[in-house]
Amino acid sequence: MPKVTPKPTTIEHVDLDVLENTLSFYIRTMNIAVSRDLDERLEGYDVARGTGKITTLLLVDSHPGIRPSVIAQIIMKDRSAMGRLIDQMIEHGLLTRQTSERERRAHELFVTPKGAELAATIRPIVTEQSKDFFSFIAEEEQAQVMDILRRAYRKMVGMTGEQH
Amino acid sequence: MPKVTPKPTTIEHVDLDVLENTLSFYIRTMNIAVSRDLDERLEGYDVARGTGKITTLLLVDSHPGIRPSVIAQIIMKDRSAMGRLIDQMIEHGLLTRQTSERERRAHELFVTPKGAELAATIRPIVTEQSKDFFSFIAEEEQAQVMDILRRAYRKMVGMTGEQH
DNA sequence: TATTGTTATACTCTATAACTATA
DNA sequence: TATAGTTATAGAGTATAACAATA
Repeated sequence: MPKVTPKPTTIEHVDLDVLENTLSFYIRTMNIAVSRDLDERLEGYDVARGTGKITTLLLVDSHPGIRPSVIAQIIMKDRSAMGRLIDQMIEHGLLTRQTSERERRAHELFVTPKGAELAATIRPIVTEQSKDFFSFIAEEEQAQVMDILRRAYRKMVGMTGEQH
Repeated sequence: MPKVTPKPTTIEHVDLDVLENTLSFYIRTMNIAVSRDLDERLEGYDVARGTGKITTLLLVDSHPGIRPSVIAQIIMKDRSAMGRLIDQMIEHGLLTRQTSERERRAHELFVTPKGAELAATIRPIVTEQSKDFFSFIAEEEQAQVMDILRRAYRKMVGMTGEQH
């Protein structure tokens, strides 16, 4: 039975019902806020808005020749969403795409000079944004949350073992 | 300088660049996965898809007469997005809306019998989904993450003090 | 003049299914 | 038959600005 508190007119008197103890609620809500903040910081750059463009650019930059399907797995999108993301980034002159010689079904992605420059530009912005946005959480707690979510994420996408 | 690993063809050889240590990346990526899973569990119910319908229904159910603007703050949407969410839920016969007598600018929201029934139906589904989805994280770690994110969330939306 | 809520618009993301080409 | 990627489409969310009514 939910506790009933009638007509709260300010947020301070509101109880979140079962969502109070629901991790997915906090993940989903924090996502809205952190994504909005990130978009503001990236205003004007070709990677603002939506999830995936930043990851795609940085991955192609540091893994020349990476395949769309590998990136899709990392950002949890399907191949069709991935394709449109890449089309858009190619139109913006950030990436190029070519058929793999060893696997003629597959594509290989590369950054253009413009893409490489943008990657270098946003790398510190993305890092700073996360630090700043979560700065009201103690640094060791940030690290704790990140450590746990990182392990969860790795299991989920099938990254086994350590990368470092 | 990013480490360069050319042409990975499987996810196991991929390094996440600076995103490896960026909390916002994990929040944004886990959000995609957890939202997709939640949508699947709520398939066929009027609160599936998007963020906000579940929270709105549960809050109106447990706080009869609550104002749209208060809910908007809780789910981090603006008033216009909130308005459309409410319109949609009224069309589906879940909520009713009336002008507040004390504050004729404001509205008060109430659940219909159908809305109350749906709230009772989804309350356990939402709770279960979060537990199940994160079940590959040890329970005490889930609690740790939730505790930290809950405090972060409360600060962010301006909920001061304890609710319990 | 500030606040609550509505309307309109343009943009983008999401999910799905059908499709081509290669293996 | 399975895999990598493309295309098309319908539904939905997002951001913004201009608006009306009330305080």
